[in-house]
Amino acid sequence: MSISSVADWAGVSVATVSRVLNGHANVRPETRERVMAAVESSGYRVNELARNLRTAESRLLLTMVPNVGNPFYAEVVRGIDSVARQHGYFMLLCDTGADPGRERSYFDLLRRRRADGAICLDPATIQQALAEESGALPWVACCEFDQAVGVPYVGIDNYRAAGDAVRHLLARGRRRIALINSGDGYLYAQQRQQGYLDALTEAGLTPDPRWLVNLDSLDYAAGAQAAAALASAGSIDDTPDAIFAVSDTLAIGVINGLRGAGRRVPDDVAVIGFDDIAVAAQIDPPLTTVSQPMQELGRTAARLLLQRLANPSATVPGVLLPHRLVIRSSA
Amino acid sequence: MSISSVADWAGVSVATVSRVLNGHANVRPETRERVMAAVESSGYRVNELARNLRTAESRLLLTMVPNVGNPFYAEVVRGIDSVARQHGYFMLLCDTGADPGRERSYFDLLRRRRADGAICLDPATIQQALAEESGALPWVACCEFDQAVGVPYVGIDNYRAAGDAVRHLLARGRRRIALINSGDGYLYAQQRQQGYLDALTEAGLTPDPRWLVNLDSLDYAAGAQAAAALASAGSIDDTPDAIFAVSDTLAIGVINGLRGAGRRVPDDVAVIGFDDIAVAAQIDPPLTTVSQPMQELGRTAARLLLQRLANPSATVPGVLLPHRLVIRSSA
DNA sequence: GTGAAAGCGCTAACAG
DNA sequence: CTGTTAGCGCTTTCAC
Repeated sequence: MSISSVADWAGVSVATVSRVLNGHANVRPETRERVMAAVESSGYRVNELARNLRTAESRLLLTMVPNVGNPFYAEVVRGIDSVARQHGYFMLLCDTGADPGRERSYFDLLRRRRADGAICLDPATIQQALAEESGALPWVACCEFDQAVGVPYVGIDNYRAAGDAVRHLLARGRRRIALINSGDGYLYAQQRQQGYLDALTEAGLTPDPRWLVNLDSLDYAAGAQAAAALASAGSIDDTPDAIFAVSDTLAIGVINGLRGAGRRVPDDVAVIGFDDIAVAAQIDPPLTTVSQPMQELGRTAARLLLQRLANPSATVPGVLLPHRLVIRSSA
Repeated sequence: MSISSVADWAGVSVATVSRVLNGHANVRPETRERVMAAVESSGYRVNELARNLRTAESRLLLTMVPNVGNPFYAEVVRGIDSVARQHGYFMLLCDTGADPGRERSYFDLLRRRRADGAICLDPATIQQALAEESGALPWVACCEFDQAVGVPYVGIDNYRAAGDAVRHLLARGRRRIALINSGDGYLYAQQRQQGYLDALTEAGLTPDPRWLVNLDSLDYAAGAQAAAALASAGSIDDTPDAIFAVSDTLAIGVINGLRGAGRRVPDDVAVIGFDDIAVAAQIDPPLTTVSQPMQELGRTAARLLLQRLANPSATVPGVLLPHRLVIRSSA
């Protein structure tokens, strides 16, 4: 049941069927109706494999994400999906586990014409490699980005956001502020760390290296463990009186770990997170955090990519979306 | 840069290039090497659009999910992705919002040959409609399924699982057990509700209709609201002393709502959830819940679908995976 | 306003 | 072991 059977059925040529299917002008209303009737009654559907070969586009957007299981990424993905759909594109979702090998093989989908463009949320270290080999392949960076890579991006000002978090803690009278970070590969992690460091020194404080922990993980459990370690490293006033975690998942784990160590939040130690995932408002105590516009981050990334696809030569800007400090009870 | 340029470059025919690209036998090692060299140096990549048209398969699996933002679904999706990848397939992810219209238009991707098969996690009501119009289209149901639909499925025994939850509450001496459910469209919700009802009556209790609430949502906030309403409907011993929520997200909201209403968990009211999402172990008190093998659910669904694709005539079984009561502190 | 025909880039008979 | 060739089903000039 191909386009030619429909053509036969309607007593027209395949060209005409194609025209009405694609809503072209220059088809007599009468003919159009005849074709439509044939389409209806035959239950015909275009074979988009064929159409795509012919038009040389897949109408698929590739999304490469370290872990959809992380609520932050899941929301971003939803944002991408929503605007892709709106524009007649679908989303190929690839969970890379931030693994360079997997990442590269996924990215190859672009070269194989299985996707028209890609959105990458993976570590900047990987993105740099991608950019080198990618030639002019259409892709954009989302959330994690390196301005120097020269690829369109959307994200937030991680440096300032981290500074805002730390300054809030400072304003609340905290002085022994720890940072629980997610590790090196991510530029956002480095930027937040720098924001933390600078905010501290600007306040006349000397960052204590014992209180700067890098985890290489965003898991709840990792946060809990790290917090327990921090708390058990000394007496209550020789250990941090505040912890800034670079993600809400970590922060929630931190609160749990602190509880296990017998520390009260925020009385003994204040905790501030990052992202503002849905569950952050539900826990006890409700989490103070730096909110990112997760869905909008995804939507913008998709828009940038679509823009790039529509006009490959135009220079697409990098865009920074606003973050916002959401003060609840944990800090 | 097509296969024919590579052929020219290597001084062979396109057929030969195709053979080495697809790892066919019957190619002299020497020729093979010559071709490989040409491929390397030209940076050639197959156009899978063309290959797919020719072989009449897209090697894409469509996943239709009500909401990837829900941690439960996100984990299932990861499971699907992992086995799809393992078998050379990629995943088209569609967030349907459980909307029948969107769902149907996504499902049409199968007919348009953009996906080889589909995995549906949407409400059974939608699945029934799908099954009627779907003819012999290859798809499987995952988590949410109706045995009567005659489509391969994977899930758990929701009726028994709910019963197990309620019996646990009963064993802990609770008698005024409320159910917070997610609403009608989902068969799993009905099954869990029936399991709840039957477990109660088997214990000689009469279910109190005031304590059976249907939410039509899995949001944290919805759970919180429902719990607050339940708690404020009367004095402490005229309101539930236990709440069974059909999802951890709801349960976490419930705990929050209860706290807001001045009720202690589990002292005043025990709370039990469903799914065992990662955050369930982190909150205060740690959530007692019915664990589902989320990733394995997704992996199995993908395997069933792949099986169906490999052998369309074989009858693929429905499979029920084990659930497990995870007792923590909330109940 | 409509049709004929040429491909898109690939795979798979079929020959040799 | 390798080459020739016929499509896969569609869109799109180019004629009429």
